[in-house]
Amino acid sequence: MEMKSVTRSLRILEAVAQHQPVTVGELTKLFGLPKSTVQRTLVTLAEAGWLRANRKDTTRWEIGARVLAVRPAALQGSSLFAAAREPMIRLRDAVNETIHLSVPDALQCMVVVDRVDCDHPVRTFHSIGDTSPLHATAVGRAILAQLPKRDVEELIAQGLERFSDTTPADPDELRAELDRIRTDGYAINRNHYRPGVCALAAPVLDESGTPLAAVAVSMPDSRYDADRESEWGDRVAGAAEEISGRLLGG
Amino acid sequence: MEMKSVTRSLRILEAVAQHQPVTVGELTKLFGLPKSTVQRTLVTLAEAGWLRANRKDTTRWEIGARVLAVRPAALQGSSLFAAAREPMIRLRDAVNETIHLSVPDALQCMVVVDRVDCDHPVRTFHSIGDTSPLHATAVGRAILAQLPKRDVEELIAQGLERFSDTTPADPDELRAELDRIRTDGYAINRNHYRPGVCALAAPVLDESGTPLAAVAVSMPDSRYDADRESEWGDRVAGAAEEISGRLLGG
DNA sequence: GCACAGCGTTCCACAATGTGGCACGGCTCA
DNA sequence: TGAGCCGTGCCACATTGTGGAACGCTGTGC
Repeated sequence: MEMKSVTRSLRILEAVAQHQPVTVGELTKLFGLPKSTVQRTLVTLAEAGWLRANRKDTTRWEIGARVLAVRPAALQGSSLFAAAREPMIRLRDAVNETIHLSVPDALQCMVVVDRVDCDHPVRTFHSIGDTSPLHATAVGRAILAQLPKRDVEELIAQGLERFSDTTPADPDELRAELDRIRTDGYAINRNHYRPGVCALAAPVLDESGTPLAAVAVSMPDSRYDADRESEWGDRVAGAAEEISGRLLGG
Repeated sequence: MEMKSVTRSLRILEAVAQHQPVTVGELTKLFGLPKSTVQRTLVTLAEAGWLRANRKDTTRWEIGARVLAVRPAALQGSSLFAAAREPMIRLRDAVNETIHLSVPDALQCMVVVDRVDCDHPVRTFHSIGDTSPLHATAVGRAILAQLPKRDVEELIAQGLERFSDTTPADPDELRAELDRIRTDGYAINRNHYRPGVCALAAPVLDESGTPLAAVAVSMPDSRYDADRESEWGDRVAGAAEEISGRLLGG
């Protein structure tokens, strides 16, 4: 819309976060922008404290600690990452599949904020910062199941896009599935969003029961084992509860 | 020293983080900028996903989840949190005071990245993201004591601001204190920065001896017991060493 | 040992971009 | 009902950011 330089600077900031420590040249290739433009942007971001030169290789840029002061209100003062890290690792060790942590962004989408990889040669991949729709993924529905009905109906009214044959795009189907999630404690995604990608997810709650985030075990459809669904679902729910507990008690 | 719009946008982003949820009017007063300029900036930041309208009061703005995807390299994918968490909790249990973990930001300041609270009704408080000067705090000096002399002299050359009567603002005093820290293994802060706040801190080192972070026990001056200083100092140093060890071993 | 290629950095004339004063419309409170 | 805010939209202007080109450094291969 406007403020091209600002939009571009934020894109560059995100790219640095993903590829840090990164050089000017790598970024120019990534964006196809003139070197001088990228360079100027990096220096500006660095002066503002959001970036800094790597101490060992000063031609490489990385994210500065300043960004830690900027966090969503729901998480301010809390340590979601710290609380989630160990339970996520233990969950990965138990199931040997990719684990990820996602937070809802204004009921618009889910954003992947952390990830623990497994060692399968074939595995699902989620980049930090990736977004996905609330109704079509396990993490999204894990959140939805904990929200007031009013919010869910608002989302339904906006229309439920269909991404695959199995996406729960019918309002009643979605409502029924949210009931099941509340009963069983975990959400399921079988190729609902991206073909070939399945997941089991459960919500992390704050002290008032508001869902802050969701943890998921994600795997290729080829490894999805219906017989272990409830066992793994319980494991995910257990990890999510542990994270919730750590956020409260410490 | 260019890209005024970018610099200003980041300032506004930080202000939103501090005051969220906040209105356009409040921000215009804060910065003394024209309404339309602030408004345009907010819309641009929101379109990029960094801000969003508050769900309950859509005239108020707050930080979006996107920012969580942007983290310093020292924390990204690394196990610093995971390695630090349990030793920090054990340290808290041993001394029943607030424990915090801080990382240095480009030799400019220390930033609090994690915290474990105690249950005293009166206790010190550190928000995640809070910054403090290197020379005036225990965590800062714990880091400084492990850095090459060159870096320390560079900092001294920049001038040592005095925050209280006891701030070690004299270069020789600081150098002597860094020597003591290397000998004893822990740094001490007695009202050097914020009046009434004392702390004992020790550095977390990587395999090359570079200081990555510092752990601190922080307490009100009223509970600072000089007789237990060396005992607690050793405990903090022990916790820091344990974290360093976990980072190496896995 | 020299020439070249690739890199980060600097410069500057140009015009695209962001600016901010102003005005509109909705809301709240007196 | 009217005054005082507040968020929003508009537009002519000139400040601001742009990006091509050139510089200097480093490492490599002939």
